[in-house]
Amino acid sequence: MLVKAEVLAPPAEDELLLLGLGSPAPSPSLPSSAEEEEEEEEEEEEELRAAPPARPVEAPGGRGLRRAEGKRRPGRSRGAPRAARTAETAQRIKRSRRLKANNRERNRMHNLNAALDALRDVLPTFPEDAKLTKIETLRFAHNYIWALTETLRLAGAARLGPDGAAAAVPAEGSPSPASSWSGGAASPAPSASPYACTLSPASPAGSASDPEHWPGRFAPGPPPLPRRCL
DNA sequence: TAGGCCATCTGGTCCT
DNA sequence: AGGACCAGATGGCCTA
Repeated sequence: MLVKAEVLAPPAEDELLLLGLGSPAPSPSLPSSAEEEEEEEEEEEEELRAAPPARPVEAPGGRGLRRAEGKRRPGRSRGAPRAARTAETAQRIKRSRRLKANNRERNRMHNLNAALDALRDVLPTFPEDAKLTKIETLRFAHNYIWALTETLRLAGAARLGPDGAAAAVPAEGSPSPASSWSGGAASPAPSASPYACTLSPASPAGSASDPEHWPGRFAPGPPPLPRRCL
């Protein structure tokens, strides 16, 4: 299958994502940024700290106009019943926690996407600006690691062979991630062996001799990895 | 217009 | 109790 030239996003999108500004389609009904939601949350917290305002009392014919605006309520007895107010407070607290959890979840997904972008950066793509989808990135990375592992293994075997022939090298133009393994902020696998996490180097998706697996970017799903391996 | 991809919200579960 | 993680639902955007 051919490489899908996905040019949805200009290269700058990665930067935006890393800055947490990359959400192209925020829900219209929701705050457009985390900050706004933060504000909303602040508001909620503020409201929580203060006494929950009584529901606007509708004047009989008054279209929601509040009577005695600006005047303090005389006493508690005039407000909503205690049960109602506590229920309302509980609702507000619940809502506030939900908003916080939403924020955390959003950040978590942004971090995940940033990691995915870092992974994309070390994977060779053709053409250069083609952006792999998430699933493609993971599958490609899986196969890519496997292929590099095979390359190293074959190179080692060749060195030990009778003729000492030259070892296979990664395809030209491939920004070999191996070069960055020695260090760097985004080094994908500092010291961990590709064999780690029970990932068999034999083949990520079947027989090692199967040409589908390398550089088969769209190879059908590799065998499921153990959870928390990726 | 259908389908793919994505971001976000949400409630549940597990962990610290 | 609060945070992390997860999976399902939903809606927007884009492309064939």
